[in-house]
Amino acid sequence: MDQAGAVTPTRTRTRKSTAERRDEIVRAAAKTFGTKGYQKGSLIDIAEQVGMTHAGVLHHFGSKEALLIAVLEYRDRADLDPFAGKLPPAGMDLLRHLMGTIAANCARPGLVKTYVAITGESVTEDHPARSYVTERFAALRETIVASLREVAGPGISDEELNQASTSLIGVMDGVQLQWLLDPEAVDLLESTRFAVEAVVASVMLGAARPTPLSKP
Amino acid sequence: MDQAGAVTPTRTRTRKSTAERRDEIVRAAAKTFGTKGYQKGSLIDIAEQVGMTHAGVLHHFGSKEALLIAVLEYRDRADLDPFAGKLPPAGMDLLRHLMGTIAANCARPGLVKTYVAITGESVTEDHPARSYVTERFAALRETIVASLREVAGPGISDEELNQASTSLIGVMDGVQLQWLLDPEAVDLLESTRFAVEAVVASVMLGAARPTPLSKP
DNA sequence: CCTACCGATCGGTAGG
DNA sequence: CCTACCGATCGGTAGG
Repeated sequence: MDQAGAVTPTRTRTRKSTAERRDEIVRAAAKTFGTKGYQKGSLIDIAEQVGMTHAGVLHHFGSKEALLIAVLEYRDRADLDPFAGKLPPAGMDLLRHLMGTIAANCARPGLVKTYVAITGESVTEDHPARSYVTERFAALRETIVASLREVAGPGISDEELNQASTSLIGVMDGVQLQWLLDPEAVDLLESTRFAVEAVVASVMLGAARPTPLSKP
Repeated sequence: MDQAGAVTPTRTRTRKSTAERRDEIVRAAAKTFGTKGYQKGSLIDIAEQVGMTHAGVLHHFGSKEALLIAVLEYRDRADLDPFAGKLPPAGMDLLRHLMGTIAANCARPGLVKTYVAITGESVTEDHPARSYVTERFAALRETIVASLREVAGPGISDEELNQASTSLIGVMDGVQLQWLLDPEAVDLLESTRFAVEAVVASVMLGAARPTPLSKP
């Protein structure tokens, strides 16, 4: 028997469903992988955040690698993803949407960190996220090419649109990196906007983009 | 005594100096850190490449962290660095120089991988390369701002030049990342050039850059 | 979902 | 520059 005055804890004994548990774990994993990276982020660290042992985490996901994949899929559902499940906006709306995503990202460095850390690590040998990240980049490039086509001036080739698309994604990622390292020195939104607008303007002008740096 | 016909190996018994040994180790470390990342790249892996044990490597560098710093400093001396010790070119020459670096990088994915892997990892907590990478970005931004000032049109603010500079560095890094993951789908040189030329053109046009995406 | 444990890897040190 | 070793960490499994 308990002490006389001791009341049963107010904890509303809500049995958490497996789905809820998995969700908690994925969020904790996203945080840990973003903070320490995938290699260094341990299951023990993740488990502690949700109040269980690392064996408990493995019960839910089978392996650390499977948990990483779950984090990536979660990210695609979450709003860090520029398209968050919806159909990608076309034409100029797409570019506006991308800038909206960047604007939102300013307020959630944690999510950005998860994305940047995993993406950066994915270039290493046999990294479990490698094909995932590679395919996501390829899909993103295609989507943006299609949208640029709609706003492009005459005479710009598919090849050039693909280059423009690659460069747009590159700016977004590269500026995020600098911003994470030094948020006070880097204006994430405006720096990204500068290049995005310049590139889009160049695409709209059409084929003969200004060539301040002529080829050798 | 050796076998009759056996000649003393032609190996010219050149005693390697400590400096030479350190150099070999640094190169091996750059390769390993680029291929596996810093966390996963082990001293044992590095030691094997130069024919010694990991204790031998530690004899030369004291710690894994010190070896990483040596790799970063080596990178600054090597030609992956856009400025490679020389005084940075001013004005339009700088931009040309940056494109030249990118062009050279097309032929040395190994070095680029080392750079991208370490840079990407550096956003994680307490990463030994973090302050190094952060300071390098800050210095690079300053240099590019100064060069842009020389070619800038009238009425463009320092703030905007800093944004342009940030975005230029961002494109270079972001496109390198996509290229490493999928070299066949990404034209490193031309994709980078697309944005660099667009941004430089925008800077030259001066303050009122084209605003296809008006602010809300 | 836990306890208990295994096998493996790793960075670093001692001591030569 | 090596041998030998330590302490620590980690992912995963067994068995409940």
